[in-house]
Amino acid sequence: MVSPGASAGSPVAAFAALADETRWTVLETLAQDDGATGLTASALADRLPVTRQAIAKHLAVLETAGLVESQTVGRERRYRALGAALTALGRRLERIGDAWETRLARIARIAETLT
Amino acid sequence: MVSPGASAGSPVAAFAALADETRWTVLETLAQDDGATGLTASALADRLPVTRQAIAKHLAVLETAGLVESQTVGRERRYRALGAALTALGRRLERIGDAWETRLARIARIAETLT
DNA sequence: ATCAAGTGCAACCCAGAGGTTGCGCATATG
DNA sequence: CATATGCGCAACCTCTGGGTTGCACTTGAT
Repeated sequence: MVSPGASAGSPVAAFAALADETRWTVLETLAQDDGATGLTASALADRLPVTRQAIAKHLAVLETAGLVESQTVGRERRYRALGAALTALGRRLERIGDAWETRLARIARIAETLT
Repeated sequence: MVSPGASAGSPVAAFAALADETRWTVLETLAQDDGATGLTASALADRLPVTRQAIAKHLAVLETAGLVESQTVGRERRYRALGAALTALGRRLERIGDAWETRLARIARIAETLT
């Protein structure tokens, strides 16, 4: 069950995936989809001002990063946003930041006792 | 006090800043610095396999994203990693992911009652 | 059987990012 | 004063990323 993606390994790929405005628009459009069955690349291309092929590339990046899931239904491929992956990545960032802070605080405390 | 950066506005810039391996190395090197006074670009360039100018560019990106702080001391400029910014960004991601999940769960619940 | 819709793959274009070298300027230090 | 250290700016190179167009393939609809 330890699927590779945003929740494992180096998260740099996930950050790269999140570092593009269009990709965020895609993600948010997917997240706000009422169908719960997902949207196809063509459907997304209808709502966004970019080509279907561009959307397809973005979806590929997002899927590689583990931020999106796809399911093939007949001739079409439906994509769904994975909020859990985002949450996991966020928690990870949080922990790293906390670690840095506590380390800094510890050093500051030591420096104070030396004074 | 509402300084722009990772904790305000669009976080895309912060993700772009975190989407590079070298930049992570810089951040981690800064975070593991024992001085608590920060490191200069030259000091970082000594420990990393890239030029000082490259480091300087990375530091500029990180500072713009609000992930790093700089302090000029005489002729040198010391940089410190801001763990709090990382933590804030992480929390933000977490909340977005949670929102997507709850929305999806709600839709699933509605679909179930319709069955 | 024909036609439309949806996809995938490939080539191509162009702007921007990461990196380098080279220079000039400011600031400690002998 | 002379010298070494640290920095900033600018030019340049190369490669990747976002985007497009074009075409061929599958699958559902008529």
